[in-house]
Amino acid sequence: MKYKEAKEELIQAWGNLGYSWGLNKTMAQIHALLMISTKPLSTEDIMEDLNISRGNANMNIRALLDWRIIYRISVPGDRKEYFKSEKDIWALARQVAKERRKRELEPILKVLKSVNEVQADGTDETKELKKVVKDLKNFAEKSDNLLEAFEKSEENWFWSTVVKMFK
Amino acid sequence: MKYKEAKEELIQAWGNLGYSWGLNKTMAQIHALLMISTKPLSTEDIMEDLNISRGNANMNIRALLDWRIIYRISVPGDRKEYFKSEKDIWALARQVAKERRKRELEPILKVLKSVNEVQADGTDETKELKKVVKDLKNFAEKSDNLLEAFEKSEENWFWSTVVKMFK
DNA sequence: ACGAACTTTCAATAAGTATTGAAAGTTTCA
DNA sequence: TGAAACTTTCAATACTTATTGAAAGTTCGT
Repeated sequence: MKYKEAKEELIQAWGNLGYSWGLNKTMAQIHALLMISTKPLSTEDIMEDLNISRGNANMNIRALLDWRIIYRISVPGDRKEYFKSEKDIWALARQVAKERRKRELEPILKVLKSVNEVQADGTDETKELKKVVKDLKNFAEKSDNLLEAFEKSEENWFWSTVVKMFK
Repeated sequence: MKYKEAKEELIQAWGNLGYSWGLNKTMAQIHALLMISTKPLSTEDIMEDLNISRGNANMNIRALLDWRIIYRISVPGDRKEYFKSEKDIWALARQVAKERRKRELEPILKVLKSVNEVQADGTDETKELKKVVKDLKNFAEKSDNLLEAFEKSEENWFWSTVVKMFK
């Protein structure tokens, strides 16, 4: 397989992976491009390489900055902004976990806590609802704690512990 | 909070949770409805409760069956099909993990393995690409193993191990 | 084999998301 | 301060995905 072909396949695959991690396709593709680039790229570079418009490039670059998985780089004597990605996949995974916990899990926990206060009127429906909410809340809280710990963990330690855990 | 209000909020919240788990909104809402229902529901019941069309209800019920997180129930003397959901959240989480591993992680692993065969032509670009692919493949394989083990694990054992792990 | 009861399909359409590109905004420096 | 170099915004539009509902298909009891 040639470099160009491999590069395109990887950007494509990363686009999909990113999507299932909660990014959107273009975001993930820009990230992939920065991952395999040997030097920081400008908005212009990204536009050309992925064949996307300036607006689109700009928007998605900002989203990636917002997720804190790419960084701004300034080159002395050049007014353009350049970008490079976090290249450590472990750091990337932790960061994504952190953002998703904040964006998805926490709002749901909030709702579960409020729904938990449904009036106990003695009907079966209410009982069932309370039970489901309790179970779900319990699960969500445990997941939240697990993710929080994951965000703070060390790669080598994490995997070796996991290996022991499932042996 | 009244039952009706709580029910609606829960279905809404579950819709969001399900979405971030890779289901779509309606699928997740049907599932939520079945979770809190005290008895199996027919397509008709679901249509009425969620205010959706027959086609939509049918499609999403089938998708849920396909994910194996709801089941068909037949009531003797009644020709309609009824559905009930898996109510154990742990079992649900494991099943979702299983489906997503199959649907998302495995295809990406396949691509990574093929991209890995890029020709080493000695350029920096190729070196960088090979490095990224190697790291990503390594991470994806480890995640795949972790998920596989998770799918087979027991709830109590899992959480108690996790607690120990991050203590 | 017929028709009632039920389920599935699918073309049309609605709703939601992503993308464009030109205009407006900002920064820098001569 | 002026204007070139660059970034951001946003209304218009293209693209994607979800939803509808009527028609076609299936199943079952008589």
